[in-house]
Amino acid sequence: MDNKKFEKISRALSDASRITILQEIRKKQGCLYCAEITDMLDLTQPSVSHHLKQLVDADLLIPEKEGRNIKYLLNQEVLADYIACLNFLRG
Amino acid sequence: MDNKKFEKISRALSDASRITILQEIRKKQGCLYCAEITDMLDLTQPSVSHHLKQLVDADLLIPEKEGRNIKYLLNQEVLADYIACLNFLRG
DNA sequence: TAGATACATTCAAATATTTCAAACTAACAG
DNA sequence: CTGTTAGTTTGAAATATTTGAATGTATCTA
Repeated sequence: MDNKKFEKISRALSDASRITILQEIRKKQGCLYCAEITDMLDLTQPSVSHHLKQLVDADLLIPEKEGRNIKYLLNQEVLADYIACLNFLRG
Repeated sequence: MDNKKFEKISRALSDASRITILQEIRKKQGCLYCAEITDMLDLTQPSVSHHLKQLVDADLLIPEKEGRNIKYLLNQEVLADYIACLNFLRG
């Protein structure tokens, strides 16, 4: 993972709403629907859509279309790579 | 570590200059002087000072005064806590 | 004590982020 | 086809971040 990618992931993780989204997905064994995420956040639907886009653009979430709905899955691999970079910083 | 703290650390990590600072400190076995950091970045001294403040405020760096100079040490403990939070997200 | 050095702070300009209302697209139901 | 539901995109306002010039403060040196 290069620095640009590391920076992008860090930025995606630097917002309270997005942290909540990831934590809730974790609680649900790594998968949540868009509508569920919108319900649990105190934001309008377009704002939630924006935050989800940040997480998807950073590859932290993988979107899966199911008809009109979208299911978001946690990207374990990218998260593991990010953690590996942080561990490297520890020397 | 609560979400506010996690958010602050993520934000501190979401800038190219600050990532470089941490990487260079790692290369030097976890410790660098302010002047060395200013020299290696293509930014003015006040800008570097600003970035160092972000890292210190997030507790990622520990400043140690040595006369007129300041030595910055990597805070291994906080970095480990941050990594633990990320590992928790993996479920 | 006077001048120099190391770093911080303040202020302002440029840029980026967050948020919502409004409008849009895609998929389903009848 | 028409209407509805799920989600995206656009545009604009509010706020935050990044950056550097100017200035301030603390420490060292002569």
